[in-house]
Amino acid sequence: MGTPRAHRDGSDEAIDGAASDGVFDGLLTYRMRRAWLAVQADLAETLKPFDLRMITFSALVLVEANPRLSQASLARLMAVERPNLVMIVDELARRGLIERNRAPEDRRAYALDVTEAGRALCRDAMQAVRAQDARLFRGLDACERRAVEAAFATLRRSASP
Amino acid sequence: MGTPRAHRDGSDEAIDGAASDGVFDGLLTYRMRRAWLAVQADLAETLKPFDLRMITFSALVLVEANPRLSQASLARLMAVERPNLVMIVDELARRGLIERNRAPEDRRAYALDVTEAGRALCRDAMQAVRAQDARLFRGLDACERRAVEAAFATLRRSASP
DNA sequence: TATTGTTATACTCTATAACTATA
DNA sequence: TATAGTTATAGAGTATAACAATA
Repeated sequence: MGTPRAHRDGSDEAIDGAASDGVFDGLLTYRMRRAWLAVQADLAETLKPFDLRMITFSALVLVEANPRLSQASLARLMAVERPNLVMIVDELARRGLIERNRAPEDRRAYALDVTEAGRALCRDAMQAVRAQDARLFRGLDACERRAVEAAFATLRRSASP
Repeated sequence: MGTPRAHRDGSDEAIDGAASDGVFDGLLTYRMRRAWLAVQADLAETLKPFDLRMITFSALVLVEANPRLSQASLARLMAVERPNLVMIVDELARRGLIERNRAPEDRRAYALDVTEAGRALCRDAMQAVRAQDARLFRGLDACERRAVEAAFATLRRSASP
């Protein structure tokens, strides 16, 4: 629990995962990091049966929600660079989950659309993610949940100003 | 705000950062991700003046707190693989912040120790990180802070079981 | 046989420069 | 000239296999 100082010569039997936090005690940043790593791993596990990663899931959901979206728009929505989106869209298109249609009014751009298979997978995966989200945060009562939501919103705004 | 459905052909002037959350509304996982990305960027910025990354800062703090630590023990504490720690320790040693001393009782292992320069940098960087942490979470009152701490602890336990 | 530190390697994620074809 | 999609590339971060020295 406490800071594991002055243990003898490099052996670490007395230093387990919990004890290693000692030196970072009081830093909510580090507690948040640990919590996020666990949540992230859990989300990846939830998406694995659908053969989706976080980033392909996000892309699929956004294309489903925004018919005839261009890749550049999708990149802006996902806050990723356009080149990194190419392989993501490639993968979803190759699996028949979305289609790269040409935009008639701008022959440079694609108009991305979800297929029926994509819509079905999107629905099922989203349902699993929502269930997992509810499971993760079910330990919080209404007051705690409000506090956490407020904290997330505040952090997003107050960090990196 | 709401889900930006059925906008016309791929243009996204109406879809800014806030609107893009619409489809993920209700998912605390996604709100947490956004918040963590902001906090992470902020921490990196805080450490930049000290020429430290999150991972080198963590290593330095843990070596300072655990004299004569072996690299294998440090790797276990940081939950990174041993090979990935070599270059991290290389960097800290090259900068004269820690020393690779030989462990007399096990000639395979190093006994890592922080130097005076390392201790000073560790102190200054930790002070900056604590100040930044306080700034980030200053919006929370005592009750909210307790709720957030409890939530982080719960998430870390309940995720990936 | 197991462990420490190390090298080599690979895979993911992300970021930038530059090309093409359109606008 | 500016933008959309693409290619190539480079940098982090992280993971495994295998080796020499030592236990």
